[in-house]
Amino acid sequence: MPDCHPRDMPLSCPEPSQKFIRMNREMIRDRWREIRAAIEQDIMDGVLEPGAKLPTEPALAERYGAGRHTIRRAMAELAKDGYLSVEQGRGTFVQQRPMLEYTIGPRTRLRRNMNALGVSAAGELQGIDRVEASGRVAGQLGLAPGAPVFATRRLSLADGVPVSSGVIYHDALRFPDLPERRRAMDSLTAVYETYGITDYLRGSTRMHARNARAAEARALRQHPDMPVIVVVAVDTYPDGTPLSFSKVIWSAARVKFRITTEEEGP
Amino acid sequence: MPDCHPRDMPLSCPEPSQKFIRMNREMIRDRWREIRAAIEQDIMDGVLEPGAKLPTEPALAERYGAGRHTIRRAMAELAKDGYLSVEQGRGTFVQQRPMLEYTIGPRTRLRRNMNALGVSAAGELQGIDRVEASGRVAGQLGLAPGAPVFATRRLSLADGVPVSSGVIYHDALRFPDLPERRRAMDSLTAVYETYGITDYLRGSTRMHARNARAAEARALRQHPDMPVIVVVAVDTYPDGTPLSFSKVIWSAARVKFRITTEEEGP
DNA sequence: GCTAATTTGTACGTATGTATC
DNA sequence: TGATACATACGTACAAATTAG
Repeated sequence: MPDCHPRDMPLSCPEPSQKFIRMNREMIRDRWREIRAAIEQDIMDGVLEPGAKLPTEPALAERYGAGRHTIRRAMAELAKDGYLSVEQGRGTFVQQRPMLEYTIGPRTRLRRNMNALGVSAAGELQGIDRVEASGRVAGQLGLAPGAPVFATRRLSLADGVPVSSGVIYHDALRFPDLPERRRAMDSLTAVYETYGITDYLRGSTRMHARNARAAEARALRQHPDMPVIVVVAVDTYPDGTPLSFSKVIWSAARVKFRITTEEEGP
Repeated sequence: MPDCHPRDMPLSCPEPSQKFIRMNREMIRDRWREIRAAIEQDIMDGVLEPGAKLPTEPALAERYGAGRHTIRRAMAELAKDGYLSVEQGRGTFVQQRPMLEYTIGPRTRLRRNMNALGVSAAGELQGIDRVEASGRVAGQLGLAPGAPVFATRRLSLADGVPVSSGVIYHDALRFPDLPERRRAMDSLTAVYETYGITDYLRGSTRMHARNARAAEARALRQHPDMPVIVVVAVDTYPDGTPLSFSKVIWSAARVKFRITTEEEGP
């Protein structure tokens, strides 16, 4: 029988199932689900606060009267659904999940979106490379394959938490000194203005969801089993000519999308 | 050393790592990744065809010179990403993944979408309940909380494969005999026409991704660790009055979305 | 900068439960 | 009903990352 003294709070301690008590070496079915549910409940009830460190796996195993593997299974499920963040060598922590609602419409602007939600829109420029356009990129930008384009990689943060990571392509001949101007200012819309572009529209948007690749999960600081939303978009000049082509990986744990056909306020 | 005779094809058989050969009881790091990659490659190369049954776990364990748990880990990852479908008591099978591109625009029509993609749009009506509108539903439909609404549950199939499962709510007073008419015809647009509604628009669309709940995974016949896309939408009359409120769970393995602001052809 | 302790990650074995055929 | 095959569970050992000293 596991310890369950008040000193062991704040973790609740459901008894091992009746079967387990009856016969110590008997098979228990779905024990990991029970443990998962117990911990999830503690998080939901606020008994375990965001950022709190959970006991170590061996400690939890003893407390719940289960093997370490069973604990790990429960933890993995919780991490997969975004409740926990498991970090090798450090421990397991309760995750906070602020959900942003990002608006995609005729005039989609990252900064305006973030500000409207009351969060600070920081970004981390990870590099601008001058490369030859692949067939796909060239086609979307209306260029010849192999034409020079700038590929800008950027991590976007809301209140310091990573929400998306992506690449955006621009015609290198149209925007000759894009790298310098982009590094000087944090907003893409502001960069466009220096080129005399006062307005631009969202041309096409394609999106799908999948499980995160290992590198994406790392960049977004989320669990590898948490999904991401892939958004591939083309922005255009008001006349419909392609302006940029982008592929952005969004953390499914932190962003919801709202799609509008109408124009919203400034 | 594991068997790797031609008779054992079509599965490729990478050698156990050097370390493993050198010292049989030595720890091997990331063996499951190697095995996962090997099987994925076989699938990608077409060596393992869609629908094919893989050898049993013990057989694979022996073949790859690994423990059964290690095989299971590799299989779980492959299933999570949609390559395999694991069925208790039957075996493990190679999954086929036809990706539909579903268009969301001012006039979103499921049937038109499917037909445009060249797939047969079947559906399975799972029930129509007359219930009291919750606050959320009532608000979106412009009704008073507790007003009677019809909740229509439907599973949508493309070429016989489940792609979405959802509920759509209608004002029960506006559509008094909806259940009968809905059961008589497969297309919602056709039902609307019997009520004299010749046109309707997509009002708002909200979407996010998350891991599938167990029941959703079962309904969509996909792996529990494969994500789903949740689409919450309001359709309206041309004048903007709410017509329906729906929440649809889409299989992320089988559907991509394309968002347009323009009108497409009939 | 290095070492030791802590904590999670991977791997093996083995036994039993449960669904399918 | 029995055989097959996946699901869950326990135990154990060692690797790798982090942190504390």
